[in-house]
Amino acid sequence: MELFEQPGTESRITLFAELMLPIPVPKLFTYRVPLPLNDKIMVGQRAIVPFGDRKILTGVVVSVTDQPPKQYEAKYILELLDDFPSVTELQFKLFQWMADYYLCTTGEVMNAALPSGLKLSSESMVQLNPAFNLEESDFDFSEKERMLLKRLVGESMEYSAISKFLGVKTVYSLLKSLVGKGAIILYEEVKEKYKPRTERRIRLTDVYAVASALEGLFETIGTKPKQEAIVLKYLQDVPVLSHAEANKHGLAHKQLMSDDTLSESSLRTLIKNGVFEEFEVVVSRFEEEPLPDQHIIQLSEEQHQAQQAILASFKEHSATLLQGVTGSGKTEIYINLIKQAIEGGSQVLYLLPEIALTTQIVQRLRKIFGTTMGVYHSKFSDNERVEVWNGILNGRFKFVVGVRSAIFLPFDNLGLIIVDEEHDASYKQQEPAPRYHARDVAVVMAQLHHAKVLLGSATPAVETYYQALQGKYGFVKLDKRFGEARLPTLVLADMGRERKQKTVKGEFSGLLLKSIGDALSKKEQVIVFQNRRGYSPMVNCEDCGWVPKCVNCAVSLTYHQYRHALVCHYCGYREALPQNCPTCSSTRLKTVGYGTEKLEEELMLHFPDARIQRMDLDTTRSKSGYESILDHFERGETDILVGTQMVTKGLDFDHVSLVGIFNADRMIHFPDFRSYERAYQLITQVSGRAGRREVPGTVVIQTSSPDHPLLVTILNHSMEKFYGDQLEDRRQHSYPPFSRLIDVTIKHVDKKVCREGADALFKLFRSAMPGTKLLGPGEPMVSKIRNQFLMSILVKIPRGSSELGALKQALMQCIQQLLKEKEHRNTRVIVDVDPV
DNA sequence: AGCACGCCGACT
DNA sequence: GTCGGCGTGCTC
Repeated sequence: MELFEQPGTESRITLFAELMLPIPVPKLFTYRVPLPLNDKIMVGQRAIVPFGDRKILTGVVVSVTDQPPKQYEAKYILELLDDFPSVTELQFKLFQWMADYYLCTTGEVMNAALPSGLKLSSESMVQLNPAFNLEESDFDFSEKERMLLKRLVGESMEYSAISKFLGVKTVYSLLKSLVGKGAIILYEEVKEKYKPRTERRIRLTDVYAVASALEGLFETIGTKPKQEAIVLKYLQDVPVLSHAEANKHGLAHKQLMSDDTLSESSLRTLIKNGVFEEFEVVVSRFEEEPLPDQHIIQLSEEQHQAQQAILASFKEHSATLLQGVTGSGKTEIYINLIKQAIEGGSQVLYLLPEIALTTQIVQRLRKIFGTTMGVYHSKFSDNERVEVWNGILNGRFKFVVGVRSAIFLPFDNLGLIIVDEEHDASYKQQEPAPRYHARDVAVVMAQLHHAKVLLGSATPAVETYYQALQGKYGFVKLDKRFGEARLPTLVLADMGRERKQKTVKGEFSGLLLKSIGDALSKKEQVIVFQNRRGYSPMVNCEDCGWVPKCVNCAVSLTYHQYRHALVCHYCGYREALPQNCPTCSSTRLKTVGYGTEKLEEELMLHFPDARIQRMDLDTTRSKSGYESILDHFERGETDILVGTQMVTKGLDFDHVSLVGIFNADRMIHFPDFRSYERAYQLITQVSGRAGRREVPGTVVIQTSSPDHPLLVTILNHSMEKFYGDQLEDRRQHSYPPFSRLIDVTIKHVDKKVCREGADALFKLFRSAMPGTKLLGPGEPMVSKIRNQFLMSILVKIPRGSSELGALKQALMQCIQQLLKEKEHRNTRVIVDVDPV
């Protein structure tokens, strides 16, 4: 119904609002609107509502009607949190699309979309009943009850804190008994998470903000030098006399008192005497930057042509692929396009993979776009995220650089979305639902906004490449490196032959060692890439073959030397490395295989004078670890950088002349239909780090199969052949882009129940989804994680199937049916659409 | 997802 | 016998 039909007249009818709540239940919840809110409520506003017996949640208004629900009595909305909508109409459409496509609930999408600062919820709290006295009580109390009551004196506690304090898992029965005895009170505390930042400011009161009053003031405080100093400092910073209105803004307390010879108590006195007054203003968490510098970015001829081609392509395609070799200068083109879109009056979203969104790139963009640019990063605090969200709503930000989840920001007039490093797997959310792919969502978003999408990559995903080949996406290539830089030379180190010739030392081929030595002697930098962290992925008893395994997962433990511990990379379980083998008592426990840590150690032996740094999850976990390692490297304070995937992204370094790649074989032979693609992308991306300017770089790839067709293809830089081969392969085995995949994982603590559930589900699928190919059920590579056994079924839906929606519905119904059976009640089923 | 209620084993 | 474990069903 129309809410604004009768302006001015307060409607007396009772309204009901349908709310989207952040819970995985596939429906909306209807609440009653309190009469005073009738004229205030709008679709898209957030509302606080009671949920269940004692929870309070934040929901979003999806619709308002005057029809009461028939099945139940609606509860009242407690409060509306916004004066204007926080969620836009387009976002609701997107949420719905995502829920349908990724087979999850809109509540789950909403949960992922809203920064938690916008989702206040309640915490159940326990408090001592003030009318209660333990000594005078007629009831008996258990030891635990007494302990808790003592602890609660003068302090409220959360449920979770209590269960921790008492060391029991279920705390409810105990609390219920205490409530019954009148000893405690349970209540809900709503936590407002978002707090605007405020600043204390000082200004002269109106009485003293005029010249005559000030003259009089100086006469009276002439004997009080400390007060005089403060007034002088104020007048020095705020030109009250020449600009009367300047006093209105006052001076930040921090700035006024920045000189620590000034006395805080004298300021207090001045305030008490009515000379100064103190006030608070809301300030942004984002620092005001100097005005953007407007210099124009000079594009090379190739860049200019590519830009023109992109603009032409935008006229015909909503999505365009820009394939530009590493170092071809895609960023400059992006910047130009962003500028144009903003000048045209529309909003722009620039997505980057998590580890590529560095302070360096932000600073560079900041210089050009100033404070109209918002930054949305998972490392930012929640308050900062809320400010970006609101900044989009109120028009402060026209442009946002962000990671995956920035796709959820409340744009209302998006003109351009750039997805840089489009092939990057971090765009796909793995856990929890919605398991969405931000690149694909961006394409849908663009359609909703009638905006354009630019997908950029040196090594596009095979699926994207195919769309471009087919003409569904526009296709622009940029295949010359910027300036005169040439593509690096790739060389294979044949490990088999070197082993025979005994030139291999540890894990290093003679060729790589010599190349590193040469580079170091020329004062050039080296990157060594090994896609495996830790010291060594396995420990092995040389006498009996015993291997330490994780107690919760079906994996062997990785040895981390710096922590002196065996660590599980799946659940985080840790244990000490035993001195003796627990089965045969042998002391001959040996590490097998190489991680970054061990490579680093070995490099130190070979090149004792070189400055070596390691960059992997373990060295970058701390807040600034990543930035500082890159800084060191950029400033030339590191000679050799050893790292995992992380070294494939990030900055372009000018002095790297050599890249060493370990274990190319392991990447290639990984049992997955995407292994070639991944190996190709990884090798090409790391190689791109080598040789930027005049010096052409060298890449040494260590392999035991130097004749492998994939390596030959990479060596020849024959990118088109690579994609051609891949597409042919995928077509034959009907993998994406020739089919759509849905990965269904069945989880249960009992291995047998898990298997049976998978078998049962497979049978249901087979009869409910004709026309699909089913693979499995089978154990995934890691068949147990966190004490849950796993089985998986892969569903292949032919490309272009008109029944995609129907098949998905059928799939969900099969799962529902399985879970109805008693023995599978406790089974968890995870559905992953378009798994990567 | 939480969270309350209810039914079962191992301890005083 | 009770306490504390976890399985089950519901939330406007």
